[in-house]
Amino acid sequence: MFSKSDITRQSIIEKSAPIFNTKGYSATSMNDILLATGLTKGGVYGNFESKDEIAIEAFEHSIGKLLEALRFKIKKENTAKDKLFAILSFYKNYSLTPLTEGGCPLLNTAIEADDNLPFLKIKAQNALTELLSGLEMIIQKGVQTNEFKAEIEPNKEATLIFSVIQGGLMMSKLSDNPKILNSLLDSLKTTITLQYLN
Amino acid sequence: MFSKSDITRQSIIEKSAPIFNTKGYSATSMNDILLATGLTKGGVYGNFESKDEIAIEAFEHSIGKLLEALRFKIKKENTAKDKLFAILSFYKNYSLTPLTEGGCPLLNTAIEADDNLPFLKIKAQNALTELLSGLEMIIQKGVQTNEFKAEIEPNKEATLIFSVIQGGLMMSKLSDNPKILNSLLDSLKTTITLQYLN
DNA sequence: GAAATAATAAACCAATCGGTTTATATTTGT
DNA sequence: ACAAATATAAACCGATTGGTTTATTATTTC
Repeated sequence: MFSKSDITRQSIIEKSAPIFNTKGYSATSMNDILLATGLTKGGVYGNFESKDEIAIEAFEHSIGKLLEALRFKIKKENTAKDKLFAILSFYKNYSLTPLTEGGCPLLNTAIEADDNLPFLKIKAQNALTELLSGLEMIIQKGVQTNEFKAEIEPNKEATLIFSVIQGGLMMSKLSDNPKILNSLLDSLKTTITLQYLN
Repeated sequence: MFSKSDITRQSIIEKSAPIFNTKGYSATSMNDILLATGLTKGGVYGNFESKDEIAIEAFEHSIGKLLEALRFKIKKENTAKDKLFAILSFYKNYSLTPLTEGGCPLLNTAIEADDNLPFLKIKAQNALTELLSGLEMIIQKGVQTNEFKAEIEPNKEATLIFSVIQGGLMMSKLSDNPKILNSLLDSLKTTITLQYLN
């Protein structure tokens, strides 16, 4: 069973995750977290030893939700092409309706943490590795089963697809224009159909 | 001529730009700026009315340097293909040796500002528009002069190229691995050669 | 139902935040 | 050389920062 402290701890994580993802680590104060959770400092510091620990757990929570949702969509498809299309459809309108308020937690955390916050940077590195290797394995399997052309290089294509998604997310969010990302996703679909498929 | 205050003002901008670009707006304190400039608060607040104003000018300075360097490289080339290649070569190893310490100021500012800092967001929006329309015009001209295929859609391709660059920058910086971006730039070169050229 | 454990509120801490003020130097134009 | 304008250092402001402590109240566990 979940103890009371488990529930409190989980509630703090869930309620602070969208704040960290929206305002960033530096701009999020403990007071923001107190307001969101309705707790006082004792309540929070009884369950976490520092703001850093909350930020780490909040990031893992947001990334976990994203990975889970992606895996759920991928699992339902059978061909490599359909799995890739499921990933692209996952990101459709993501700039408008992200899983966690504030956009893509990987992108947000990567940019904020890369120079200054090593304890968050390492978590973002792991998440990127996981996402990229997942993509790569789908493409690799597509090549192995002759669904995709033999010349396709899984690692290269996985990196390319993910860079387009992340760059597109940044541009759509900045411009308040979901069409930028959606149009890029369509372009990727065309590329997969015309250049990957045997 | 430049008055003393012009010089002081410019020095504050130049010395704070890499700090804002590395630590971000929220994590940069006035004290950081005082240390970097060697001035005291009176010296800074005599030339700027707020931290926000310094951040805006610092961003414009960093973006201005980037745009100028890009235009300088583009201007030297004559064909659309060579101009695009010049842009790609500009970004080679950018994750290691950016023009302004901390990486790409557009990417950094876009991610930090999009939800919380409207006064910086609008500056980043303008910079993105300028970069994208510059790219688009090069491709458009390539199509008009029959250097590129007629089916090429300049806006679509400009968006695609830029998303790959920005997404690749994020991944290279996060992974401490310049090869990710460099390999993506090579892929873009191949795409341009094989799919754009007539 | 009593003892042990966990959760809580609220006062408190030193340090730092962005920003102001004042009084003194230093340039500047004439 | 002198007056006006500018630049500067440093003390100071209230508010907020992340974090601690203490005393009280709930909740488990046996």
